Amino acid sequence: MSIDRKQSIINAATGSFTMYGYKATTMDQVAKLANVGKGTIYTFFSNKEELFNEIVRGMILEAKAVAEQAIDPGDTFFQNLHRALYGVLDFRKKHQLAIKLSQEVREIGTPAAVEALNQLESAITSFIEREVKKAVQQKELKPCDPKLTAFLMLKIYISLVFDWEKKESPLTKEEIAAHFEFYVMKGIGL
Amino acid sequence: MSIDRKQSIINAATGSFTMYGYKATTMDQVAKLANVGKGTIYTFFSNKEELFNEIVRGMILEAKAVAEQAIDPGDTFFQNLHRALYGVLDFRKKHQLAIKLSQEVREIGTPAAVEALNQLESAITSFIEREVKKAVQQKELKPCDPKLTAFLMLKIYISLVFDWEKKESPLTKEEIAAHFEFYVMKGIGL
DNA sequence: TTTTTGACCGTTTTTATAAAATGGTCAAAA
DNA sequence: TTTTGACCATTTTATAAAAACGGTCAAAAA
Repeated sequence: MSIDRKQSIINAATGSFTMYGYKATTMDQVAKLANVGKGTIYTFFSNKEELFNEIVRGMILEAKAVAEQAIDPGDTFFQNLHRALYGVLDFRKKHQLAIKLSQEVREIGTPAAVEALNQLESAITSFIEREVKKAVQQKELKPCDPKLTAFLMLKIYISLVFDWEKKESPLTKEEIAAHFEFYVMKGIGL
Repeated sequence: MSIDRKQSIINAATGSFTMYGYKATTMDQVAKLANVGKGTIYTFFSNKEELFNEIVRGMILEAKAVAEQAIDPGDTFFQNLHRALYGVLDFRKKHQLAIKLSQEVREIGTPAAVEALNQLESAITSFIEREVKKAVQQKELKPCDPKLTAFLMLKIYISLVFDWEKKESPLTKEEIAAHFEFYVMKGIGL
């Protein structure tokens, strides 16, 4: 029985965090939505933050799956990375919980929401880092610091996808790929 | 006489904006510091924001001068750009008004402070854009969209100087130059 | 006449405090 | 043994009064 109850709590909490964000979700509300007494929640999760983290962990797994699916071992590093990054940023752009959390970070800066998005970003960087290491081993990339490379690649990708369109007209998926390849892979120097 | 009064108001306001930020600086306070009646301020500046903009304009001119001084026509594009960017970001890191304004943006998001920092960033991007155009003409760089190139270069530079040290140990000036050259100029692809 | 001023005005921000809501607990009920 | 919701200490919100603010302008000073 307790598995059902736990899942029902997770479902209720997911809905509420997605709808109202971290701060505006109350434990009473989650209990009501899950049809359990409030005390029951605390038999599965030691506090609100841990319940939240469980759900964030799920979201990050989803994002990782999206990235993973983009990898075709027969394809080039660049093609794979572009598909993976585009997919995962698209996921983040459309995933309701991620949307709500970044709104909450912008508007009230809730620490738990900041931390959640940091973890998501960290997961993406780790994924890129792994791909970079593979590509270096397979001589597809020059030898480099994989951590710094992953960090910069994500920064550049986010700049192209999110930041550029704050002042100029958005780039298409193809333009993003072309620019990413031009600046990062080939380099602008002669 | 009125030039003296205007300058005295500007000096007082610069001190106050630097010390307390935009929001916490009051027109009464500026009047007291400048030894003028409050009404006098409004004979030179139509409101608080215009007074602030005048001072921000000064700061941006200083930053431009720093960038300009870094340019040696006999040197390479990359050497010039690195010196200019490092100099201007160092300026921003040490200039008391810029420090106070970015703190104010972080903590309360005052629109006038946001706008001021945007203008500073915009001035830097324009400077880079001009240098990129020159370098393309002189065949030092591949043909490219100068605006997008300048935008990305600044993003990458800021990432290396400010963002990387949020999670890892800061990079030295030489490391920053080396990485910037490696990733942007030469490219990571084989 | 021209320039400078600060008391004054409508509005916004801060302060003070009472009321409501929240995360978490635990004795009792199931 | 598991589940519960009344209960607790603390935090958040609602509200109203007081203070501070940017900006104006009739009068004083130059």
